[in-house]
Amino acid sequence: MLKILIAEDDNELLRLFSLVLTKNGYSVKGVSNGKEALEAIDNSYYDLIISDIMMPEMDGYELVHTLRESGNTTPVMMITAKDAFDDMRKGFVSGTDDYMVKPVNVNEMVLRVGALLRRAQMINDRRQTIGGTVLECDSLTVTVKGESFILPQKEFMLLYKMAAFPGKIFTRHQLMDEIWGYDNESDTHTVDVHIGRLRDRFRDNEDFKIVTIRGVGYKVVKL
Amino acid sequence: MLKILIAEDDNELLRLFSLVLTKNGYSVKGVSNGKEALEAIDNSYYDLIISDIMMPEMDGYELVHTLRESGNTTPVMMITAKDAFDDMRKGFVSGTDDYMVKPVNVNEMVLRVGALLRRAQMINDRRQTIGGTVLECDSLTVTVKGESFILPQKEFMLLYKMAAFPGKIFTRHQLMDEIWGYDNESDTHTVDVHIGRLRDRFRDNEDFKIVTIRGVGYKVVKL
DNA sequence: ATAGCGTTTATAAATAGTTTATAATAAAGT
DNA sequence: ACTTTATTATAAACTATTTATAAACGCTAT
Repeated sequence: MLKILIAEDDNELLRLFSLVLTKNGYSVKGVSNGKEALEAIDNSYYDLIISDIMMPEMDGYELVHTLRESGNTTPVMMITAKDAFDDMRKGFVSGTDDYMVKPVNVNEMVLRVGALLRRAQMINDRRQTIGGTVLECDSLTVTVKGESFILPQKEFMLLYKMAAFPGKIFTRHQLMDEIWGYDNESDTHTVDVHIGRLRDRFRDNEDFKIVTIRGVGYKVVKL
Repeated sequence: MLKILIAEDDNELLRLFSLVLTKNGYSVKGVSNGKEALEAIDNSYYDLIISDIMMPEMDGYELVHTLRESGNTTPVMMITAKDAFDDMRKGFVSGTDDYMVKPVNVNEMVLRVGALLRRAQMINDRRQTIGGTVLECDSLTVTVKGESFILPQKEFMLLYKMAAFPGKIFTRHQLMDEIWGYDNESDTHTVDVHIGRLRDRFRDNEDFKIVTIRGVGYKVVKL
């Protein structure tokens, strides 16, 4: 589940935003100023940050600036009371990714959050379709033409990861890092073996195939 | 220089946007509907697309949808006349990254374009274009007129290196040092062989050719 | 125990890269 | 203009690297 951090000193608003985003399937944590936001980020990982500009202790500009300074690239959406161009400029310059003016239309916010997360190359959905093939993350289930079957975890994750970005090439290391974890010691060759098994399973599938890019890695292409 | 494609049927607006973005250091190409946009994208690479929604021939939704369908992940900013939530929803759902309502504040546009590109650059691959030929470094892929194919690493690197500075002459030793590494023991003659193979592959290419400077080395020249 | 999954190992096949040999070409000298 | 010489092009043989496939192994949970 994708985690969103909201920094907003107005309790009413914080409650509203949290409610809406939670309803849309995000896990939300709220704090009331920049300092607390930084602490929260230090202690945990967030996929996106929504921050008011004007806050006590540390304002939104400073928060984003500090984050970017330290190499953090988490997408940030700024929210402000004033519809002043200069505020917006300052926001974007300090590294903000999107900007909304109060009163905020929460439906628009949900859409913009979705777009930002998508762009950040995260998977929005626990489910992925490629052509007529449906991959269901929670149950590791693949459905093709009404027929469902379950894949072993590693195989499923491999396919899921690559199918999320058809055409994009993944190196063995990228795949290992993302699915096995950064500290994994296993031979990257085990990726090859799993790819082989996937190919075997989906030999007759008409929706996609796995292509090897020699010297680079693999990709899934739609047919 | 970052390249932006604008699809907008209102000539006045197209001129305005082009002017502003050009002034801000972008290379801009304008087209007047979705069909033309797709053609432009087939023939060259763009870092960002700005598209009106309502256009003759093919509208903005269809354009984005077609792009995403084919695996293209170029960031897209949508522009619309109406401030209707449903339009926006439709836009975001079809894969848009940002959304602005007319009348567009061009300064805001520049900021939003900057933010989108910043985020996209983190994700997108290193590329090089020479005429209509696109070289994609991370996948060793060359795309000409919509046709893509993969080159062997050494060949790709050779071409990529030389195409980065059209007209500049590279000696065999320079190329060897940069691509093979300073300590490489191989005969410089192997460069010749690779050049030969590249010439073979790109015999029909109309964008560039590889010229030999007798006694010195090789260079890529645009046609 | 045994069935399923993930990993490793071994070997075969495919592709890439290098070297060698020979032919073609351009420049310089006669 | 012809020959010589140096340089580059092309083809083919050879070597090295990468990937595919099969099979064996070990772990874990029934």
